[in-house]
Amino acid sequence: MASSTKTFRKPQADPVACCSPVRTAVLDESDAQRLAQSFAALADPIRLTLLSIVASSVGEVCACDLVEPSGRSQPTVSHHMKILVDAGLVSREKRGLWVWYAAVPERLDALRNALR
Amino acid sequence: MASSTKTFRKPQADPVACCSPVRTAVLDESDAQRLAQSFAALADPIRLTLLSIVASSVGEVCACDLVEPSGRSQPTVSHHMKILVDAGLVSREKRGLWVWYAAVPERLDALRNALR
DNA sequence: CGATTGTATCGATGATCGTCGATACGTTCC
DNA sequence: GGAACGTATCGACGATCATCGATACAATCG
Repeated sequence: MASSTKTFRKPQADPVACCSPVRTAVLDESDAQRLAQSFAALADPIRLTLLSIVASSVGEVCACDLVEPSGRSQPTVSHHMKILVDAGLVSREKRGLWVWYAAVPERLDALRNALR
Repeated sequence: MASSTKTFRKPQADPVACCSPVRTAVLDESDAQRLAQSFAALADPIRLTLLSIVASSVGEVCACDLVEPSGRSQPTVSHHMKILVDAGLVSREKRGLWVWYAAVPERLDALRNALR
């Protein structure tokens, strides 16, 4: 992959890195759209708290263990977790009666890379 | 659960890094608040476009050169730039009749660090 | 001084968001 | 089968947001 000398050229994103880094190229409309949607998932204190609970734990976290520390109702927590899952930041797996969440570190890395 | 308090400990943030990394500790309320506010500044495609224009340029960028490429009205651009400035992502300097913006790379680094 | 010009603020409007109670859905157990 | 339980969806509400036209502000120039 050759790097261009043109400052405003855009190296196309690979699957894991969602968009070209903000500092190296002017985003086109679709990239800006996708990136904004990802950051919007992080733009709420409750979601950041939920994400940090999941991401800082060793393995998975049960949905039932998120309601009390977040201080929100069960529907609200479910709503926010869906946003995190849709953003690809958290994975969801239902086993029996419970739902288990886990962080997706590659996705966080991708967002970090977009801030380069 | 709720046995090890060590995993949930929070290394206090230094001035440049606004908050403790998401993956290593559960955020407290004020940290989550501050972080969410910063990410909210990035949660809009127009702001991301404006930021990328400023950040990918060599020096400063005149406000007058942001209206046309963003496709928004002058008041709207001024509004979004204020949000970026308030978030610390962009610096603002008025010289004569014009306003000049520049990226604040340390602030972008701080946000990247928060996604660790 | 007044005219001009670049930027910020104001006010209004339509859209999106966070929140929760009620309730539907799906699974387990008896 | 039916009861119990964990989770997701629905509907509604108030709050916040993005947008733009009109206008105020500030600096330059003649």
